[in-house]
Amino acid sequence: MKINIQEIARRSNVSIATVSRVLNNKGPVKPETRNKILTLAKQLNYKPSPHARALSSRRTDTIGVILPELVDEYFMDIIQGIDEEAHLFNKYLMISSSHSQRNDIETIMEFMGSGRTDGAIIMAPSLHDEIYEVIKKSKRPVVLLNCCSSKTNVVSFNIDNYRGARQIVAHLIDHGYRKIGMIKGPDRNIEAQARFEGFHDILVERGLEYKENYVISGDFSLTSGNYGMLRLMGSDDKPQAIFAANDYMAIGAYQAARNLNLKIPEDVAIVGFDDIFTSRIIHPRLTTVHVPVVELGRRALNYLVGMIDGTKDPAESYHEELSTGLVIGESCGCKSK
Amino acid sequence: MKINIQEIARRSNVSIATVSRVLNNKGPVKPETRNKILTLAKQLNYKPSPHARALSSRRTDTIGVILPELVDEYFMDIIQGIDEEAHLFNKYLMISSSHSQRNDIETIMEFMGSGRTDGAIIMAPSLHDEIYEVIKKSKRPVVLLNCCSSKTNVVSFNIDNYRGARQIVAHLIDHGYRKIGMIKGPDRNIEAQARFEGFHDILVERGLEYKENYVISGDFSLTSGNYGMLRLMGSDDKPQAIFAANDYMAIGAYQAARNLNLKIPEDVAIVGFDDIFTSRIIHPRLTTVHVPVVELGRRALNYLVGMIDGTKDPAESYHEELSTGLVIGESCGCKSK
DNA sequence: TTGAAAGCGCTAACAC
DNA sequence: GTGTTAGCGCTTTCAA
Repeated sequence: MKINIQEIARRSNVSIATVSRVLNNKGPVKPETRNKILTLAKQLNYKPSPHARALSSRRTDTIGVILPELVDEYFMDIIQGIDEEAHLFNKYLMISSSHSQRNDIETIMEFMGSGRTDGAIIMAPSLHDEIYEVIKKSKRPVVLLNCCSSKTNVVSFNIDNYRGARQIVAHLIDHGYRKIGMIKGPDRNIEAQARFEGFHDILVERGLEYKENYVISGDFSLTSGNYGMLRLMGSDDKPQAIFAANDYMAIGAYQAARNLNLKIPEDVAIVGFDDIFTSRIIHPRLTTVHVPVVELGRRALNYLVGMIDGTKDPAESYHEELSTGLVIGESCGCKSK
Repeated sequence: MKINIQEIARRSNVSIATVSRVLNNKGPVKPETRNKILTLAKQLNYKPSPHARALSSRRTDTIGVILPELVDEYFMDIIQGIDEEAHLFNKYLMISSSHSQRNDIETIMEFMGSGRTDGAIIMAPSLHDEIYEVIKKSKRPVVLLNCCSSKTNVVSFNIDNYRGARQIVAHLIDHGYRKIGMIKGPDRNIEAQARFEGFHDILVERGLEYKENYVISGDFSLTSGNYGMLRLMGSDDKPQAIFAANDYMAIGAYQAARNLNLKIPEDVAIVGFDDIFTSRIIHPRLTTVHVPVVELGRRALNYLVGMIDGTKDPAESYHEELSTGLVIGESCGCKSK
């Protein structure tokens, strides 16, 4: 037995229009009629067809989530936040990765154009400016995560990478280190940029000299951290402390330190950024910056739903920065309690 | 300008039926007609409406993926495999977690009934028997991942947990340990069961005594590993080596060992299962079992697509077990190269 | 090879 | 308050 809106209507002795009104809480319906329909629907376990609904109303109750090519722990947590919040709003999640085979933008365009979603959350660590055009042209609202500055004319939610970097580097300075080096992230990555700027600015503000040879570029990978550490420690003018732009690189730096027979933090202090699981396990425990990723995902979805509902103006640009927190380990020189 | 199938038909001077045939590669069409339509469609960047298509053909090109409540690294990798393969088949992925608030089965039923997907991949570490009924009743095909034995009348892809456990415990035995303990996973979890059976059987086969007081239950969490280790090492009759049913618990056991001032592997050897990132970082490096999770996801999706296409019989039950590999660290007593 | 037309199940504008 | 009806965009018989 096929139960669709017609069947419900037939059995309730009303028209399908009335059934539709009840189901969508739209328009006036006599309470008893309403109850009769609701009861029957529940009884027959009737679920409206999402496709029919989408076809006639262009509403899918589905949110697109576009992930970067490399998905690690960090992104998994964001998704968790998105998913939890999506569930509160009865939204479904359609997930797509930017596969290396295909261009980021193509993936995104395809996704947005398909009409499968009411809107999308995009996480792409480094976006071309092109993407902003795509988003502006899109019929459906979009929220960007961690991938654009507040200057861009879009909606975005970000971690306050700049302040996080300042905080942790300030902590190093407070320890008395004067020669502080950094293993940077990829230049095109906006988060990496902000973390570097935070590092740079706090050094200068605190009256320390910023030295180019204390800074080396990595790509957020373990191996690049390892390599960066070898380079920094291979020079005659060695830094006393290293700020790795993320925990993976910090852990790579640990490996290099071990190979060089350098004790952390006695010979060189190391701090990271992201607060991944491994950082809490290794010895000495890594001092790092905690980023509220679950919360980030939550808020992004919440705002996006607002744009879809019309609660928030989708045309208006909006930016929010979530603040980070310091996780004190022993790798900076602090004693364990 | 709205471009739908009608528009394409109008501009090509053919009927929409013909356009539909071309787009779906169904039924005979004169090559030139076909080309004309294809060219025009490309030129206008025409994309068929997935909802209209789904409404009339019940095909969504979307696969549902149901995750367990706790999603870690392990599941992330499975998803990666699923995603990569899905992309090859031009399938979209709709992801849903089993939130703690709601019952596993409810989540699954809802998902399957909604008609949003052509089929689903379900990962639920411990399923009630009830679920098999649900799956059998479902109109859409389902593949289970890591959550049922080959006795069940469904399609499933699994890691060969039993052999993996045998392998790694055999490795411990080869080291000469005679007193081998285990920190088990949750009893209801089928993977945990298989790992325990592997442990048990190889001990017996190799002529070692199986002692109940060498075995303790955990729940796959870090803390339960820590606690289990404390219990095992707190007794008078201490095991010489511990097999933790997963890496998280093995790492928890490391922490306990450290607190007890026990050296690994000199005082006690520890091995794990899963080969997570952290296991390769910690010292001594954890000897563990590598599980081909990306491949698992790939195969599952591939098979599911077959069932949807009709290549594979959805009514027939099928089971596949992927074999594991040993990752030798130093925690078992092996020397690093 | 091609076209006409009947759905697929629902929403929303309009009429009563 | 409720019913009628015209789509939404596509697939799929059935005829031609």
